[in-house]
Amino acid sequence: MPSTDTTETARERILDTAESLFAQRGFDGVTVRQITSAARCNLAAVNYHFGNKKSLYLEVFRSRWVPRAKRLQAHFRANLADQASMRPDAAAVARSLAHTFLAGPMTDEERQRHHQLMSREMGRPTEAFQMVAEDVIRPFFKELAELLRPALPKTVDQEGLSLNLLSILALVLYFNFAREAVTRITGRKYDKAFKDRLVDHIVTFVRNGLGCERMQGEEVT
Amino acid sequence: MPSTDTTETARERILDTAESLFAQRGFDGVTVRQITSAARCNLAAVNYHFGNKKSLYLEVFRSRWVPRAKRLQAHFRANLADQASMRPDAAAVARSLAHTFLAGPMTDEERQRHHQLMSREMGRPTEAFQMVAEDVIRPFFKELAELLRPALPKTVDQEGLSLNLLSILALVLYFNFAREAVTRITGRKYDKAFKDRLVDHIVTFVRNGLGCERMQGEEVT
DNA sequence: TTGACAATAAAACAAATGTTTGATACAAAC
DNA sequence: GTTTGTATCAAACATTTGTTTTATTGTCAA
Repeated sequence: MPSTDTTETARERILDTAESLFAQRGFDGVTVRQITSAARCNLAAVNYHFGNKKSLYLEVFRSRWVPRAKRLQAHFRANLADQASMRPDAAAVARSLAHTFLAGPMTDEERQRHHQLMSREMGRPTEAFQMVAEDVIRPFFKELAELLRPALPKTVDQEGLSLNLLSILALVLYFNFAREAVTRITGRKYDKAFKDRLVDHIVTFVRNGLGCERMQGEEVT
Repeated sequence: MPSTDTTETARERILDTAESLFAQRGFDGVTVRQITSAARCNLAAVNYHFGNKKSLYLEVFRSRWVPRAKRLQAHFRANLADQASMRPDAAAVARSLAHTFLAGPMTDEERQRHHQLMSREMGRPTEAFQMVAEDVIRPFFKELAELLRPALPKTVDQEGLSLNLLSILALVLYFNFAREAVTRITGRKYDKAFKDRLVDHIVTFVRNGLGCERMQGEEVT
């Protein structure tokens, strides 16, 4: 639950509450009344401050999601510069990526919210996705590609690189999006041990994937 | 779109249409009116045949999702027996898994529906997930674990195995769940070439992951 | 004090939504 | 032919939901 102090303005409380609820239940799964009552303000406040429900949803991405994504990218660059001063190798990039997304500068609840929102947008893109893809995701992908190109063996093509980056994203998003289900299936809680292990797991995957992807081909019926 | 012949009974048409719409937009994103009008039947038909909307949703899983999941498991076993007569190695299991989930006995649209439904349930489990987890997913996980145990090096523990199986599941689900977004970000359509490459990619990941997961540990701040 | 403006509140509104009702058609059984 | 049970239909019902309206409060400047 977001902090709903009375010190915050109602507008801010609505944004926090809305982000949390939209992340948990999706746009259609949340009512304006649920948002305003959880934010302890009047029903009309949403329409007063944001015009309508859909605009509130977009504003959550503009004023909450995007800034956090940029903070994450900054953390990634700092972390990478820390461990690999000049030309980073593929393993270093993978490690910084995994660390940023899975252990980076967020509380665990914030990370879950962040990735749940993105997961929902990837499942059913709206205007919010358009904005986020152009302003945040695509530039970051390009940055990573240029960072990695000189570090990769020639056997790895552009497509292989894309697939691996997408797979990191997919795993990070999914292991956050599907926490409850993963816990139910495996019986494993999202404690520090499990999350550390997840980082290891993803780092290894990306490193192997980046370095030596091709195998002998797949042609079973 | 599901086949909405008039030869099918209304009940069947409702189930097909409902599965498709629930997969695309989720339970809250679909109205009973949308379902019945797409299935070309009366509004009251849903309540007549299924009691209420929620029961219809559960029935979609019971009479559509679960049988298809069992067909997939059968396909996996047959495919594995085909390529590895006695004791399958880890790579063979990985190959059969990827092939079953990504190219197996379904049309592409059916596969997308299947995995989208599961993705939504993993993001926000309902009664349907409980049923599916107990009756289908957990037994299959156990089967895979027992199949793999003798084929794995001793360095791989139970947790590593679980993580890799979950990761296959996550990648398969995600690359189906998020097709539209993946296409928008990468500019790549889900044509045969891309899907073949995905199979390769996942097979390699799992094989590497299963065989040699541990690396030198991750302790960047 | 007065006037202007931003914020909040309660109430009302119109449309959408899940569900129920009562009538009708139709086929099979007696 | 009558009855019985299933399926379909149009219409209505009761809530829920997003949005609007109107009034009130508090604050700051003139």
